[in-house]
Amino acid sequence: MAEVRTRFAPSPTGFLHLGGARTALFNWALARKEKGKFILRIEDTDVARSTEEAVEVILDSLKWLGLYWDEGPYFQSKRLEIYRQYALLLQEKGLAYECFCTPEELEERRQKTMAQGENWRYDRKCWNLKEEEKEKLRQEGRKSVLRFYIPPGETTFIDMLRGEVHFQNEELDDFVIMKSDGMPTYNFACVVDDALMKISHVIRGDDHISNTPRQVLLYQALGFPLPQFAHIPMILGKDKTRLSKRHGSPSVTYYRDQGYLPEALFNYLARLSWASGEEEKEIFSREEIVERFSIENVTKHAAVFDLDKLNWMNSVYIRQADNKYLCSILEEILVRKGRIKPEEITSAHREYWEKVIDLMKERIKYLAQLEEEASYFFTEEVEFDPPAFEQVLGGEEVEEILKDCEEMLSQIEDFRAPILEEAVREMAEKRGVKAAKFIHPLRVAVSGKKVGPGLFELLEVLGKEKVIKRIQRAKNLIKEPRFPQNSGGE
RNA sequence: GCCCCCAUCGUCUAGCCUGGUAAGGACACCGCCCUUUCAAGGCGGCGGCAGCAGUUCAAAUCUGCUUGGGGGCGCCA
Repeated sequence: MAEVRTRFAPSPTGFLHLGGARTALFNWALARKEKGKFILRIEDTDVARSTEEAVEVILDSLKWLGLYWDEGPYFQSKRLEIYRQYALLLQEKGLAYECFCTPEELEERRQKTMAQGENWRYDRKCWNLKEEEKEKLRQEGRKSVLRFYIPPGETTFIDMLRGEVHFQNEELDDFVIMKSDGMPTYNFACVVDDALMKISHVIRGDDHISNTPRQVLLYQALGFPLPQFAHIPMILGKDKTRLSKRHGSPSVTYYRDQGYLPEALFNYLARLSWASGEEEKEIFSREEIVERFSIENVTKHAAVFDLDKLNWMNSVYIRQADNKYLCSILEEILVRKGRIKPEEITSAHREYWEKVIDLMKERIKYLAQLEEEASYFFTEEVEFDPPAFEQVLGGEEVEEILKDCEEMLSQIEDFRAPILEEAVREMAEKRGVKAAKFIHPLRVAVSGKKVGPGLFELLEVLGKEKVIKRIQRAKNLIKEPRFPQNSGGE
C-alpha cells in the first residue's frame, strides 16, 4: 500500500482555532498510526488577511500540542509559479477561461437574479470570448480572472465516513481558480498542492464538503489521482453554532495561557468526535490515541465543546503531573499577570511555588486559577472575602482566639503541619472546645477565604513569618469599626 | 431560496454496517460516606434511542417521510 501522507493546511489569518487544532490532530494521528507523514502547509494566498505573526502563533500552537510535522511548512505564496503553470495547462486544454467581469458587475447581476427568486450561478458571460474582445477589454484596463469550466453531469466522491456523496454539476458554477492579482484561489491551490505533495488522505472539516466536488473536478481535469477524503464534524459551542469568540475564546493559545496542559487539551480534543470504544476510559496518552486511532470510528455529527469536561480532564492531568513542570507553567502565568518580574525570580520563589502547587494541585482545574482564586499565596496584603470576614471573624471571641493562636504559633520553631496540628488540637482540648473553633478563624486570617487547602499544610507552606503577620493584621482589622477593604460592590 | 451533511442521556460517546442479552461508559448535576472548609476518593441516584409510517416473529439498529440542527452558495480559506 502506498504511503499515508496527511496534511494540515491552515490559512494564517489568526490564532489556531480549536477546530483547526482538532483537524490537525486527526491528520497527525492517522499519519502516526500508519507510519506515514504529516505535512504542514500554510495557505497564505489571501494577501490582505495573511500575516507572519499568525504563522508564528499557529506553529507555536501546533508545537505546544505536540503536533509535530514531518514536512514543511510549505508556503503557497512561494509556489505561485507552480499554480500558474497548471492554470495555463487548464486554459490550453480549454477547461479554464478568462473572465473580465468586475466584482461590482457580478454583484449587480447576482442581485438581479436573486430578486427574481432564482439561484445565482456565474452566467458564463465571458465564456467563448473572442481574442479581439479580450484584447479590447484589456485595453480598457480591465483585469481578468481565470474560471474553471464546469462540465455538465454529476460528480460523486467517496467520503470515508459517509460513503458516496453526489452533487449535480449545475449546482456548481464556473468558479475562479486564479484571481486578478495573480494568486490562485483556495480550491485550486489546494488541489495542485495536495496532488503534488502526494497527499493520500485529505482530512478536513465537513464545512468543506461542498468544496470537494469542485476539487474532484479539478483533479480530473488536471489528470491527478484522487486522494481519500474524510470530512470530520465541526466543533460547536453550547448553543450549537460554530465555535467562536462568543463562546469564550476558541484559540489554543488561550487555553495554554490559562494553564491547561497540552496533553490534556490534546486528549480532550481527540475525544471530540472520536472514541476508542473502551468503557470507563477517558484518559489517553498521545501514544494510546495513536495506537487506537482510525477514521472509521470518527463520528459524523457535530460535537459541542464542553468546558466542564475539559476542566475535569485537565484537573486529572494536573494531579498526575510533576510539580516542577507545573511550576514552570505557573511561573509564566505569574509573570504575565504582573505578580513578579522575570528577573526577580529566585530559586527560593520556585521552591515556594512548588510547595504551593503540591498543596493545591488536587483542587484546581487550570493553573491560572491559583493566581485568580488563591492570590493569598502571591501577595502580602491578603484580600478578605466579605462574607468570610463577617461570618468567621465577626464573632465576639474571635479576637481572643486569634491572640491565643498568635501566641501559641509564635512559640513553635519547627513550623510543620503535623506539629502545628497537634498544637492547635491540644490547645482546643485544653479550652474544652472543638479544634474547628480555631481552625476556621485562622484560615480566614491567613487566606481571607473560608475555603482552601488543609489549614495546617497551608500554614506550613506560608511559613511562620507570614502567618504571624497575617494574624496580627486580621486582629487589627476586626478592631476597626468599619471594614476598610472592598469598598462598594457586593 | 437552492444544494449538501447530520440526528442515542443536558454534554462527549459505546452499541448501528453483520436487526434479538434490562441501551453501557465519561463529564455535569443530586444524595450519602470520609472530613477543620474546599477538593480528591468511595457508594448510589437522575437522565436518552427526535417523531411518524413501513419491512420483520423481533427495529436504537434496515427503508421512506416529517421535524430539528449544522454547513455551503466570494477574485475568503
